[in-house]
Parts: sequence; structure tokens; C-alpha cells
Amino acid sequence: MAAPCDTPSRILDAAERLFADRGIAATSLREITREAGVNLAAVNYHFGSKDGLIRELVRRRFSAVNEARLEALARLEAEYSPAPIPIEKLVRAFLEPAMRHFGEEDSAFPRFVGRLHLDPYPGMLQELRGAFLPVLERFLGPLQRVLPEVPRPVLFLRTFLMMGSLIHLLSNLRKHAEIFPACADALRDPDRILDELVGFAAAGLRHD
Amino acid sequence: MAAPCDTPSRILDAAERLFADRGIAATSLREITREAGVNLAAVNYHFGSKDGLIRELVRRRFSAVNEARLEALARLEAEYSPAPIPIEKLVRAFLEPAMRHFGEEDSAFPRFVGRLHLDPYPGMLQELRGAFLPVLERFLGPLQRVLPEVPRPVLFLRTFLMMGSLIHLLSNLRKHAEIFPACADALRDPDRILDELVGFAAAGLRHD
DNA sequence: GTCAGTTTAGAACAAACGTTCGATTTGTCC
DNA sequence: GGACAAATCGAACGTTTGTTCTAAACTGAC
Repeated sequence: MAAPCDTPSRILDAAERLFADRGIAATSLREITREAGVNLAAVNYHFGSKDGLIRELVRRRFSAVNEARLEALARLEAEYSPAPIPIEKLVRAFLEPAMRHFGEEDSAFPRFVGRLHLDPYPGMLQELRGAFLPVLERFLGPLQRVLPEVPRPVLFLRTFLMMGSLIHLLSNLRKHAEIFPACADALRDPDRILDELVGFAAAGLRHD
Repeated sequence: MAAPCDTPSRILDAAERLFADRGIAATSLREITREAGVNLAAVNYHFGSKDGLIRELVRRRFSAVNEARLEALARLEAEYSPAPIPIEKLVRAFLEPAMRHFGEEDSAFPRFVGRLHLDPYPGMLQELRGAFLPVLERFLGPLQRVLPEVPRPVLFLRTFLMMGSLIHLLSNLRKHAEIFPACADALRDPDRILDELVGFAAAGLRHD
């Protein structure tokens, strides 16, 4: 958080935190402005509307994740070309940017990124698709090259299942861990969790 | 759907369909009653409140899925005991009941079951946990027996990731397939999709 | 100090929400 | 056929929603 002082940043941070916890449609502007300590009208003044606020949040977070994914992929291609990139490297390049700040206390970033994928807020789906589809297609190429025996539609489906694991992890692990205190200790280390996710997804992608 | 005629069933079906598409918090009683072709007050008359309606839906669907899971597991234990149950069989026993009716036209059941897991409607989380935790613990035992080398917390985490794949598949595959028409054809067969999901999850659970 | 431009404050808006109520219709037994 | 319960209906309840408006407070340049 780092406690920014200007009103727009206070609104964005509060909105991200509340959206991550309660969902987008279920969070009102009054809750956001109360949490941010600013006036109700400030949202419409700075962002035009609730939709505008959401779009700005998407730009700030989701787009950043996707750009980081593409950069990581570009680095891998530069490193391995013309050889195919190992599947674990590809998977990690895709998953790690979304997991950033996962272990930090009170960081709503990963939970919000997860919720972005699954909250069907009207008009946001197209925006998400527009930002995500190019990334998916960009990864499917190198993925197909290391897994030539897997048919394209099947590879698409498996990538889709990997997405589900990531989103579920981002959105719900914290809450679920609270009910399994015995497991919570072992699942505290974010690097370890990322390793597990990468291993799980890579094995699922290449199985049989 | 089978077009039931009595009002409560019409409400339940319409609510399930709309909840699956737009989310629970984002769907109003007026939309539900309009879609069902009944009066607005009918919801509160038959179910007491919107919460009551949701609880009834959970009972009707989520509980049924979990009971089917336990029955499938019991059948496997009777078949294999005292030998450990193969991991693919275990995974399929867990995933198949939720995927039921997946390929049927206009069946909101799987999408709704998926949404049940991820929509943070107040008070529903506890109800879901109460119905799901016993099932999870019931499966973790046999799972641990076929994967003795995997530490318990790690096994819990991998099961969690499998849940994510399932939920994402149930909730979003239909919509995502619409944007990938080339893949939509190959992903039409629900049995094939279930096989892929089982293979993906089983490989992820046992990897390394 | 003054003035233009930007930001914030409080109050109010129409619309939509879940819920409640009394009247009306429907169905069923005597 | 009349009577009683169950079900449906239309209308309204009080809240809460996102949004808008105008006045007040602040900011920096001259």
C-alpha cells in the first residue's frame, strides 16, 4: 500500500482491497470512499463512473501482469532460440507475474487479479479478453513446440485448466488456509506455493 | 429443464440459470421472477427471502454433487479394498458428479455449481464449507494412500489446484469456447472434456 | 492580495433493490 | 354451493445504489 496521499490513489487502493474481498458487483462506491477516507463524489470526479474506476484498475493491474508475461516469454525466447523452451520455464513465465506480491501481508493485488478473471461485471469481459487473448495466443505457440504430440484444441483446454488453478489459488487460498490451520503453516512460503503450482500445471499440460 | 409448471420449480430453474450467467449478487429477484414468468412476491412467499432461495438452490445442487462424490468413493473402496484406489479413479469420482449434465444444451447446472464455489455471497460460504469440508477430508485419506510420498500439506494444495481447474471449467469454458471457434468443435464432447480434466488433475496430483 | 483553475464537501437525484402488505384469485373439502 | 386454506397478484414500503449538482476550500501564478 505504502499509504499514498492523493485522492485517486487512495480510491484505487481501497477499491482493489474491497473488490478482492467481496467481489466487484457486491462492493458499493460508498464503502470504497469510506474505506479510502474521501468524499463519495470523488470517484465520479476522478474516474467518471464506477465503470471508469474498474477500467482504471484493470489497466493498472491486469495489463501489467500481461505485459510482464510477454516480457518473460521474450527473455526465454532470446535465451533458448532456436531450441524449444522447456515447459516448466514457459509455465513459470506465465504464472509468476500474477503471483507477484502473493505472500506479502495485506496485499490485495493477487486476490484482485484473480477476481478480475471471474467476476462477470458487464462490459469488463470484453476488456479482459482484449488484454488476455493476445497473451494466450503468444504462449500457445512455444507451448505447442515443446508438446508437438498434443493436438491444438487439447492444448488449449489444458492451458484453460491451468488458468483455473491459478485463479482459484489467487482468489481463495488465503481464506481456505484459515480453515486448515495444520496446512496453513506449510503453505505460508509463496515461493514454495509458486513451485507447486508450476509443477502441477506443467505435469498436467504434458501428461500421457 | 423439462419445463416444470409449479411456481417454486420455475423460480429455482430461472434463478439457477441467471445466477450461473451473471453471478448471484448481480442478479435481482425482479430478473428472476420475470424470467420465470411469476410474480415478484412469489420468491418471498415460497422461500422466505433471497437468502432462502439461494440456500434451497445449494441444497438442491451442491449437496447432491457432494453426496454423489461420497457414493462414488464408497463404491471404489468396496471394489478395491484393501488395495489402494488408483489415482485416476479417485479423481474421476470427485470430478464427474460436478460435471454431470455438462454437455447438455441449456443446462445451467454445471455453471451454477461452478459459481457456487466462487461467488462470495454473505453467509453462503459457511454453508458451502459445511457441505464440502467433510467430502474433501474423506477424499484426502485414500489420496494420501496412493501418494504416500507427497506431504499432507502439499497434497492439500494440489487438491486445491484441482478444484480450481474444475470450477474454472464449469464456469467459463462455454463462454471462452465461443471466442475460439476453431477449438469449440473439438471441445464439444463432454466425455472427452471430462477425460482431459481427469488426466490433467491426476498428472498434477502425482507429479515428481 | 487577487483571481483562475482544480479539487473537495455535502446534499439531493432518480432508479433499483429486497421485502411487506392487503386484496384477489384459485383449488379443495364438506 | 358455500367455506376455508393456499397461492397469486399489484402496489407500496424503506433502503441503498450510482450519479449529479452547487457551493466551499484549496492551489499556484501574477
